[in-house]
Amino acid sequence: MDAVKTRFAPSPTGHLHVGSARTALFSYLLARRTGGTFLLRIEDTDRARHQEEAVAQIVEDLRWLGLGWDEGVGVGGPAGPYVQSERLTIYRDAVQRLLDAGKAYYAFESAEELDALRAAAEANKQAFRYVRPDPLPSRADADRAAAEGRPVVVRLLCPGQDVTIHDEVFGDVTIPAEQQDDFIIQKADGYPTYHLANVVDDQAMGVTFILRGQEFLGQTWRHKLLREAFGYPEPRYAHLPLILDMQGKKLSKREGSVDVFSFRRAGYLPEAMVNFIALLGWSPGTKEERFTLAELEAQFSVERLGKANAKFDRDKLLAFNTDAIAAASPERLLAAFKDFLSVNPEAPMAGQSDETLRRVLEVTVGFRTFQDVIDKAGFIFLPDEAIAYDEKAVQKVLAKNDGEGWAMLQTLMPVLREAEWSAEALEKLLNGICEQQGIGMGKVAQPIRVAVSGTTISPAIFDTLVLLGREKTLARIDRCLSRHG
RNA sequence: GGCCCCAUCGUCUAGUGGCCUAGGACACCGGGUUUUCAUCCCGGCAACACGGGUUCGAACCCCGUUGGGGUCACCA
Repeated sequence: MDAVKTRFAPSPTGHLHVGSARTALFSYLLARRTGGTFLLRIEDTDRARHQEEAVAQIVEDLRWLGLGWDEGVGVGGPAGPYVQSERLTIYRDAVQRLLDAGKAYYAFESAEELDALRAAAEANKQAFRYVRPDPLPSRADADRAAAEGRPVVVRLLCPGQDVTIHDEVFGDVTIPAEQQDDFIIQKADGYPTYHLANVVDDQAMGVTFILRGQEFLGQTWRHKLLREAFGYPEPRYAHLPLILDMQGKKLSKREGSVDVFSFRRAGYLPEAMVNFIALLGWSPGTKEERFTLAELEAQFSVERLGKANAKFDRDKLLAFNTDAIAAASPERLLAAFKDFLSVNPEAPMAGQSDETLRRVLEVTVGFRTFQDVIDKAGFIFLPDEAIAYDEKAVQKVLAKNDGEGWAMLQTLMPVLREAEWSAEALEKLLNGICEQQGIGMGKVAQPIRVAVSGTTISPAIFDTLVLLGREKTLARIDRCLSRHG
């Protein structure tokens, strides 16, 4: 395929949603695959919804995923600015051109009047369509309405013909003329609507291939009509099937944890996220399932995009993450873990040295997310007083069989006090005790585990003790023993 | 409700008329490794929504039904 120019154009309403992340990913991949360019534009034409931090959050999320852009916000380019609220005069000029050409006109209905018409249409079981006034209001009419305090908007004068969209995923889709009406292109506050700004910018910025969610497919007729009115050429379109939650509903922010930042905070690797998301609506056509970003850049193609909506299966994401962690080098893992801690500053091991962190990662091998590392080894870094004893663990491991666990701890105290403090030496020592008493390792390791962690979950016991240190180990066993009395 | 779109295991999907007694992955179930929790290894269960056509032959083509989703804003 020839080099294409794609774009990702989110509106700043918070962190990057996984659906948006996939749109960004595919747009990025298509640009890379064709040797084209990928640009980032911010569509902030809604003054009410605008969130100040959102742009920075989206940029951060894209960077975390590893999706760099060649042009746009933060990096500049020939068609800037790349934030729509800074391009208002461009849109106003564009609207004026349409007005001058008689392809758009003013309208003054209030929101209440429109709502009433909509309600009436619905009561009548009919779809609401704006009825074009005849004759069309003049500029003087608009000025008068404005003077009376009425809202003045601009609507596009639609030709009233069926419009067919050529979509690379869904094929030709025709929207009947009866379904169209003269939609608003400039709001009463002077801001352009999404449709107007989007079309004007895609043209101004040279975008040749538009990838976006399927929810826009039924509205693309507006963009095509706008382009015809301006005399713009048509770009190529590829609408992506939607990502639904496991209940089959559209993934919404309200249900929580569906933005990439929440997965970052939960201890997922960006490479796993990218790999998993890439397979939602796209398939390489082979049995291969694990891909790096670079491999995706080499293999992605719009021909292999599917049409059916996909459900977002967290279990599968978890499996991808497990594999990505297993495949990561120690250095990569350390860097990712530190990134995780940077967004989880309250974590017990936040602030520990690289050496310690590396060690923690080693002894917790098998973890599926970085949160698992905290769940499994976080107690080591807690103050001794913060260790809470799980009643069931205490019962099962210490109290059962006439308190044989407690007895074991009593036996162990003096031994550990004199022990050489290394994993090898400790292992040898405890193995000796097992042989001597003719018992299994569980009988000695478990009581120690519960005493030091409060639970039956920890890294291998020798590693745990070494990381904890002799002093804390003895203090915790002592504390556990004294609680028993 | 009008319009648009979609339809293979519970989930993501492979499959473009014969290579399909439908393949892979996740989940699930069973077993194994293990000082805990995990990881890991082995095995198993499991789908072409339904009904009509077309064809020598249909998961693949056509029509209908059903089901699901999207969209009908001065939000994007």
